[in-house]
Amino acid sequence: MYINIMKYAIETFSALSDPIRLRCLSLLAVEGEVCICEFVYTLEEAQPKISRHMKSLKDAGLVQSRKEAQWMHFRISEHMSSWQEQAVGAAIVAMVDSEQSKEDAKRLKTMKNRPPR
Amino acid sequence: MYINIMKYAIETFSALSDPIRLRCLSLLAVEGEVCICEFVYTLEEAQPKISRHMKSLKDAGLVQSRKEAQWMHFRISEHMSSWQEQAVGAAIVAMVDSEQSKEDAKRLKTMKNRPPR
DNA sequence: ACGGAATATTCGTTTTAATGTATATAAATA
DNA sequence: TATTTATATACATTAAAACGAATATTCCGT
Repeated sequence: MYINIMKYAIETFSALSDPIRLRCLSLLAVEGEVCICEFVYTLEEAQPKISRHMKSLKDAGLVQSRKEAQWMHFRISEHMSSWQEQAVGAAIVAMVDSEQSKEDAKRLKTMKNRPPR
Repeated sequence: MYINIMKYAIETFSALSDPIRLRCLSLLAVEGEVCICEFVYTLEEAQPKISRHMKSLKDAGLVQSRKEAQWMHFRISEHMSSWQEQAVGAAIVAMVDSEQSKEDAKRLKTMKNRPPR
């Protein structure tokens, strides 16, 4: 964290440089907690694709995960450094104005058999 | 700007995902205004490389430039949207803690024949 | 133990970004 | 005008990221 902060910054901003990852983060900001199968349903993207993207968000420290039964639930990390919170906050604010994030939030609501919490 | 805000966000975060560009931004935050030849001297990188990186920062709207005589001077853009300022602010705060940005600021001070303002 | 659902990983391929080298342009100066 | 300095661009190559498809793993329910 304190060793080579620049590489860590690059990892953080790289994680924010992809449409799938921005949509997932934005959905997390609205929903609080979302699992892989809900992302797959909402974004209409292949499951391995979602899994990999969530992994890169997690590796960058932007989200945390919790396994419950067979589901992997994600939420925005509660342990980010202050500049990381600022970066993620910027991404979420940008996304709030986008049509895409409105559509995504709406579509998730139509999902049947959402996993229990 | 308002059409396809997500692509604009991606362009912004991509611009922040590179060591050369982070170092240049960080130097701009300290110095206010820096030209290509000063970046070349400070970072000890090839001139075409610096030029291209500054172009991508400019294309993303994160810096603005001003030509004076043969020199192209850059500064952090004064016309960013609020979330963009937040993102750039996060990058600069992250860089402040890095050894690299301290070294860079120090090295620029040793440059002879810096262009006039 | 077996089958099915949710998730993760591997592998080969494609796409995109970054790079070095060479060259072009532009402005100052001799 | 010729030369020098600063900067930009073009082109071919290399490196990195994202991808689809297949397969492995994990956990639940039967």
